[in-house]
Amino acid sequence: MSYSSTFSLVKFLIVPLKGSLLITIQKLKEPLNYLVFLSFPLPYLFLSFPVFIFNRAFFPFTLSLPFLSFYQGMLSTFLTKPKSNQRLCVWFKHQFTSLCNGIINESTMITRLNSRLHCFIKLTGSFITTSFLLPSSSRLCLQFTPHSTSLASLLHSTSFSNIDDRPLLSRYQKVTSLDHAFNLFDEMTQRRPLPSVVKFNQLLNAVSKMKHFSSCLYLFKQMCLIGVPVNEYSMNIAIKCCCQMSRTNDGFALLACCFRRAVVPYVFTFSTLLDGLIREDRIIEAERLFKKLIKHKLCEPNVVIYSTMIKGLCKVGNNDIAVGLLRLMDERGCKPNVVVYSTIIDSLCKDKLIDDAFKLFNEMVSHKGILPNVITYTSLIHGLCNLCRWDKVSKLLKEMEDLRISPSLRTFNILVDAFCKEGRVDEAEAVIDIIVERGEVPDIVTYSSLIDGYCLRGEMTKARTLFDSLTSKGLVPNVVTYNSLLNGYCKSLKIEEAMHLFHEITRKGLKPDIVTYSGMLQGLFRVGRCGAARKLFDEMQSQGLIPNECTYGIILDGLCNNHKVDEALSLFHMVGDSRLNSHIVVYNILIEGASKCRKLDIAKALFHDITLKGLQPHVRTFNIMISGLCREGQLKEAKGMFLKMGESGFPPNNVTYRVLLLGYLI
DNA sequence: CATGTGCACC
Repeated sequence: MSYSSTFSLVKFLIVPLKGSLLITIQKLKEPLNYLVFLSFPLPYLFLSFPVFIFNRAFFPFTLSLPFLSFYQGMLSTFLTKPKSNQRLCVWFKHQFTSLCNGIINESTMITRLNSRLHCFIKLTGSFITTSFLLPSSSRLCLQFTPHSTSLASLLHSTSFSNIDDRPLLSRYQKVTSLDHAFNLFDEMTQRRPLPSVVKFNQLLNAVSKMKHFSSCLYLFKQMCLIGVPVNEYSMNIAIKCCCQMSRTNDGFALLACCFRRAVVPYVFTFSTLLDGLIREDRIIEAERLFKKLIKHKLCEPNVVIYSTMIKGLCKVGNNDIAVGLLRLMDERGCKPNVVVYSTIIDSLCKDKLIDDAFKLFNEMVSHKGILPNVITYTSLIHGLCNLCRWDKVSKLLKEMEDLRISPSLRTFNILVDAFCKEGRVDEAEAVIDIIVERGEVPDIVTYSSLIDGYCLRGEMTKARTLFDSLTSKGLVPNVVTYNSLLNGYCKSLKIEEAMHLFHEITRKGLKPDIVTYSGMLQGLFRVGRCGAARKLFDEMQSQGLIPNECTYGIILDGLCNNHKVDEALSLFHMVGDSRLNSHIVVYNILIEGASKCRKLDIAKALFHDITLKGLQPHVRTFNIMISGLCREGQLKEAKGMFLKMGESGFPPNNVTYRVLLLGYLI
């Protein structure tokens, strides 16, 4: 029987068994040897599903390993958790010894355990209810099956020695390369007795800090295989690796693995998983998990859980709810700290709500007495830079100096970038000098911004020279660096150079991203090479890149400017009601394109569509319309549009007046 | 031995 059909059999069995907590089914014939089942009595709160299916086919061992490891896990829980029931522990040990010595058989063991297990399952089982686990997790459950277990390693796990660990401790800290880590791991696994799990965890952590996530998971799996009694720390590192690889589902699968090994997940585990969901923009699930944690008291939410959830809310633009949660955590006796405040402050700054950000900042400092750190200040400075409020920026920098908070390279990079975007390259260079004076080393981000700055001013020679000098500085250009230079070439219509650079990206082992393609497309359209643009667009999609709003805008704009308004319009109609068409910029482009081609009726129809779609015309939309009407000599209508602006709450700006004036003059 | 906050390209 295949795994999937086993699974459907299990599904079939769920219904009649709903309501029981743990059921071991022994009556089933081969190939289902054991079926351990968790289902929950509250159908509307929990999904019921089998947690583990132990099919002998997956366990090429004569012993009934799944149960053995299950016992082992429980035993280690009883042994290591001081609060666990001592009598239960003694009883369990007794039963287990009887089993090992052949005094009782497994069925008897299971029967005897059954009643006792309930309390244990209650203890560890409820978290499984988060309903994320199966079926995608089943793959990993099996992959990570912790066979552990010869009896020897079980005995070993209870009699650890730390004597030999000391030399290892000093060595793990020096782990600098993956090779090094693997060698050390091999050496550790040769030792008898095995080094303690702590040493293994330290190694795991070193590997995960080097961002070698899959290697880290591999080592974790090896640990399970050779019988290292992995604990909640090991699990957490492994789960974090999954999450960092955007494989949070696999992280949840490891949670199932936790249960298997009687490792009780706790607040660290949950915050890691919550963060994983948020990383993947799975905010609804993140909220669901967060609520469950609190509702079912799966863990006592600490400041990290709250701040993670707040980050998630901010990420999807729910600043208000984020602030609400900030208030709530405070009410519930969990004191917000600088991280929580900084998270929200940063989000407000990104949304250009700088006044709200400062309000919160003042609340934090004055009312709560929480000291801001370099990150808080960097967020504020970034927000101010985006609004070109330079006076306030220097005020904050002064404030930092007074508080002896030293700006970091990131802080400087923001300043460099802001100056470059303003075309103030000299000042950006001055900031770089300061970085160097302070003994820090500008990184690829710093120089990418500077290249961008040169490009913006059309100083392509300078940009190129800087780009070429990066290697001698020991820096490797990344896609962003390439994008800056490529954009520069495109903007100055040096399309051959841009194309050359574009091909170089792949040659250097990098992958052009959506920005690269968008920039390149824009360049091709600007020099009128619509056919080449079309080809590139197809290539982009074959690379699995999905056009975003910006790409879409570039294409529409490109088509319109190349007198292909009809093509632009048919693309627009093809896209239909998608999110891409729900932005006013799209209408601005098309209306402008249509009216420039003297298709004013189409422009008028599009303008009419805007309100029908529930969108709001922008000042620019009005200006484009007025300009189009004037061009056709429909001055009366243009004037009507002008009057309409005031009514709709979009007061005319200087462009409006210029356009209207021009219309009347010509 | 573990978890949460800030930067770069259209």
